[in-house]
Amino acid sequence: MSLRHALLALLEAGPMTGYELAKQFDASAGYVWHAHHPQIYTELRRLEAEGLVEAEEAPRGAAATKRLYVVTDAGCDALLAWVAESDEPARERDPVLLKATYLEYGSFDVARGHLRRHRDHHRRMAAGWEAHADDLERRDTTLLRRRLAHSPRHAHEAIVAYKVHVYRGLSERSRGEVRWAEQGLELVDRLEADAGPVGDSPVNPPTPPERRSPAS
Amino acid sequence: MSLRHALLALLEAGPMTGYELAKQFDASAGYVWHAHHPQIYTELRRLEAEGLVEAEEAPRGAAATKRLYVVTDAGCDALLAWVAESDEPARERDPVLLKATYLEYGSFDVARGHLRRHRDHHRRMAAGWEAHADDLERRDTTLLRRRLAHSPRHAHEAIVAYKVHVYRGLSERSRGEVRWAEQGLELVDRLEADAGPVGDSPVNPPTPPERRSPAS
DNA sequence: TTACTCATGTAAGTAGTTACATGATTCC
DNA sequence: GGAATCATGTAACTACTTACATGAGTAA
Repeated sequence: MSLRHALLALLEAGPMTGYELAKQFDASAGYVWHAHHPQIYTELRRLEAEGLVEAEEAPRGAAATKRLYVVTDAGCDALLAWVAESDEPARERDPVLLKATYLEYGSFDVARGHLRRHRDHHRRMAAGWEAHADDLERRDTTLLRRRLAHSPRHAHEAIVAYKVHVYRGLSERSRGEVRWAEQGLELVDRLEADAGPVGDSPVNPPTPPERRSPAS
Repeated sequence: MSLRHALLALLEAGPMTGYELAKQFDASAGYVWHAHHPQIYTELRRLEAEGLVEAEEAPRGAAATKRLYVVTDAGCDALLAWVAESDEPARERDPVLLKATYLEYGSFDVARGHLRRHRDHHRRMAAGWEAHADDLERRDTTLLRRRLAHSPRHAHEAIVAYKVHVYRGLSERSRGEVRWAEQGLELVDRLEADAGPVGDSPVNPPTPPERRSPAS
């Protein structure tokens, strides 16, 4: 149930529409939680029903309206309780590593393709997280400025530092992924050199037990 | 839909019951995908209905029976297609980092608690992954031995190496998490030193917009 | 006989995804 | 006038979790 707390924490910075919240989640460099808009709108209605947020119907142009959501006292209590409470660690569930475990079912080129995409993706991510951490350190994001504007000065350092720590951590994580993928690419090269010319065929195609011959 | 492929890949090593598959997923050091047994039994029935696995009713003691699942040709084709296909990268969704972003809602001690638990967890995990990678490298796990026993010798090096690469990667990831948590703990110490004596009160408790005074 | 592991499920609920749908506003 | 963006939803589905339920086998 992290979504509700992600929403409450964003709204604690200031009133927002569901649409704006969704945009925050979509900005890949901007947020550590992702959700699609149908889930956001649904959850906002639920939070409203539970009294953790309130909606102000606001005008939008001439005829249209939008719903500006605002955290309530109860919402703030929920945030306080959430931060105080300790959660047990998540179990491993990573589609990339799962597939990487069985790369022998494909050819060396298939393996290289996966590893290169992983490497390139995390190079981009590392740069994005790093840039966002820099923005936070310069206190140069709308959300952070809104947050600091209503917080006591003595808390500013901590508010900024915790966020910078998270995004530097994400950037470091992504750099780790890049190193891992690069090591993988070297491994594939070594394996292919050992194997000799094998073309683009699977190294060890999966076989059902009936068809199996004892190891050759 | 990684679960079905995780199951197929495990079964490709040799026939197993749902119970044994669930145990593989539960062994924290043993597997990169986690699932609870009801999901596993359900998915196995589905795979059976789709013809990707077949079940052999096997005796268990005097009166009881168990269902041994076996991959079919179609199941192997599905594995082959899965490894060949490239998946777009997952969006960020990490409850630990989400909470770490808002540690200022709690006291310094609350922050320390979260970071210490994270550090300790990942120390244990790193050791576990590392030990498993060592076992794989020595070709000293039941599953791997079963796998090698029905694979052509020229593929053995790759089969082992890809798995070792994954578990070394996991271990390296966890060491990264330990470093991140340690840096976080140093950060909390610095912040608390700067703040002076504040006891165990929240650094910046969340407040609804109505009650806000312009920054003090 | 008691406790533990082996073994397999159902049922209800929550969380997240994908497709479909609509309409106003703003900028070129 | 057309395209992009703002804005909000419903409905159907898939994935995952939690609680409940049962019973045989095995070793102390």
